[in-house]
Amino acid sequence: MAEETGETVRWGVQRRLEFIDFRLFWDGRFNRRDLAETFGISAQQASSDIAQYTALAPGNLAYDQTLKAYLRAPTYEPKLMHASAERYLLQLVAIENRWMRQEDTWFDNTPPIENVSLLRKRTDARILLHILDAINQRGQLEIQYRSITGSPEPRRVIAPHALFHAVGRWYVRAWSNEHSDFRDYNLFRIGQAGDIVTAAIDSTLDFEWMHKIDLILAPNPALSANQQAALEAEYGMTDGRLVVTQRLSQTFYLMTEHNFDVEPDTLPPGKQQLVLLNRDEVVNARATARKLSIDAVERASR
Amino acid sequence: MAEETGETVRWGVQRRLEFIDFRLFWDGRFNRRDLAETFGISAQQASSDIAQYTALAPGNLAYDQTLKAYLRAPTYEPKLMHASAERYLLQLVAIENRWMRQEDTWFDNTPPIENVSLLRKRTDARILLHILDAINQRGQLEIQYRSITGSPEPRRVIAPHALFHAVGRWYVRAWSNEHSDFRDYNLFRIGQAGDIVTAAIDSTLDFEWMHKIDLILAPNPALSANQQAALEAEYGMTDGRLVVTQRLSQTFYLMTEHNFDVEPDTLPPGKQQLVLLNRDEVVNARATARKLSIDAVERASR
DNA sequence: CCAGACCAGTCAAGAAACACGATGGGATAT
DNA sequence: ATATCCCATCGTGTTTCTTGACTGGTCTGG
Repeated sequence: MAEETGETVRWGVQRRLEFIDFRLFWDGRFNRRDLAETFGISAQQASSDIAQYTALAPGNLAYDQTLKAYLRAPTYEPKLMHASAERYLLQLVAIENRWMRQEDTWFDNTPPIENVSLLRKRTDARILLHILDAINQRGQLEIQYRSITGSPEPRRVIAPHALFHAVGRWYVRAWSNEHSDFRDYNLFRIGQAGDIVTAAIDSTLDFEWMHKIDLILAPNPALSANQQAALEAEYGMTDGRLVVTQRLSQTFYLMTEHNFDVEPDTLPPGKQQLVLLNRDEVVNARATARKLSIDAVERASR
Repeated sequence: MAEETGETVRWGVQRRLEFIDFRLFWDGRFNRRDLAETFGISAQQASSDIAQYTALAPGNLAYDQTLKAYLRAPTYEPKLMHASAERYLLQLVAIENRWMRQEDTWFDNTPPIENVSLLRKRTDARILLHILDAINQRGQLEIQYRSITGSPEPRRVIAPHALFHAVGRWYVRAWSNEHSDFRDYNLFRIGQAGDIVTAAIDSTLDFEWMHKIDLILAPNPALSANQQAALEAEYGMTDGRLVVTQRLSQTFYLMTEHNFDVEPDTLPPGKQQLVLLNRDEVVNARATARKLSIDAVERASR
């Protein structure tokens, strides 16, 4: 698959040509040595790869004999890579947080970056793995959970069916045997995960998850006209409105994150830059879906 | 370099063996066909790779003739990959947000995941590139900036020296010619970036960036004892205290994110789970560093 | 100023990796 | 029973690399 470029370039060669493009794009320079060392090939082979890249994109690079490196030419155009700023930044965060090693990436010198966060704990990959297996097999498993409410019994049986990311944290959407409804479990609070057995629950009955609703958002009218205009531009609003479609259960996190759940005028408007115009509708829909879901499961299990 | 494993395995072969390990770990299954297609090799070669992997880690996989796939064996142990839950999740987010294409990863069927956020705008990679070049060359450049204060003049000249991620957004730390001090610029609000010229500013004079301070955090005493204990566990506190060292300029974002900048008792304690014990010290240190920095630049430029 | 280190490029020969063609076995579907 | 789809394995040729040998340019230190 994939290699539509060129006729029949081997996978490894294609990667090396992409490496050249990557380095030219982001670093603006690379060495024959860089190529040879990151891929474990001989200098001669690296030379031939560089020649091949030059044939592909003649105006992209120039050798600087003083710096002893190939430099990005002014006429450079990305040829083989799909440059995404977000992907680049994401990899930098991953390196900074020790989630990846620099050798696993193509970075040479990473720019000075910082990640501002209080949470630096690592999740055990095996726990995530157990959750993923359970999702794939539609099974249930016992977990040890450090609940925020400090419930005395840390062991629960859940049947997970999805993962999601909200406000910087990862959650598992799952059926809870103990509570007889669908709940969110913070992935980082799961201490242990047991074996997977088949579950009886049908995840399509999780109406709070399955159903979506439109959140209608606007800049906080207490802000100055200039600030409101800036927010409209930042969120890409049309006519001063932003409509975001979200799963019902996830509206909770957006409301928390953006302080939609705080009464107006209790916070300075700078901390409540957006307002949720249909807040009552959203809250009611969520509550209704929750109730309907519980009833539906009840009926299904009879 | 990397290839310390084995004696002299070629880079491409090593990747393919890692692919097998990756799929076994996360998906629990893979095909000869998967291997052949993602790497553009023949079925025969894929067979030989599988044989090589099996020789390396005999207890890791078993062929299921009914499913026509290799399955993760119960005795599986990761051999070639460095499993990181965070890295895996990060890649899923990147795919979901269209920052990466699924073909660029080794995922087969991605599990059902969601990313809850209002901001879905893409940054232009070329703008980030200009900023990075300026950082590397210690240069300055003109940008077009959509300020939140709605300043009428959208063009500014900045000399950036670092990037950072805070509260879900990316910022550039830079010297501002117009304001004659160091400021943070939201990367997503930069509309255009001009050519880079050498800058006169010395970024080590950015004291708010260079100096760090300890934030002393504790669970909000208004919460129940159970809840406080859960927070202590989640943030890994010792003796009910969490000490986080941060750059002065970045304390602002942590204070915003965790509502340390809101007076106690205005918010329900659930929205202010942590309190900053040395808040006055932090705020004062930030203001002092800012003033000292401006003075130092003043002296240096005379 | 010139030797030595380091960067690069090239040519030729041999080894390794890989593709292609062919053959065979087991499981499932028609 | 035949077809199909997995997988494995054995030759044989081809492509891709490596190894070795030689050449040229730029910078550094004695």
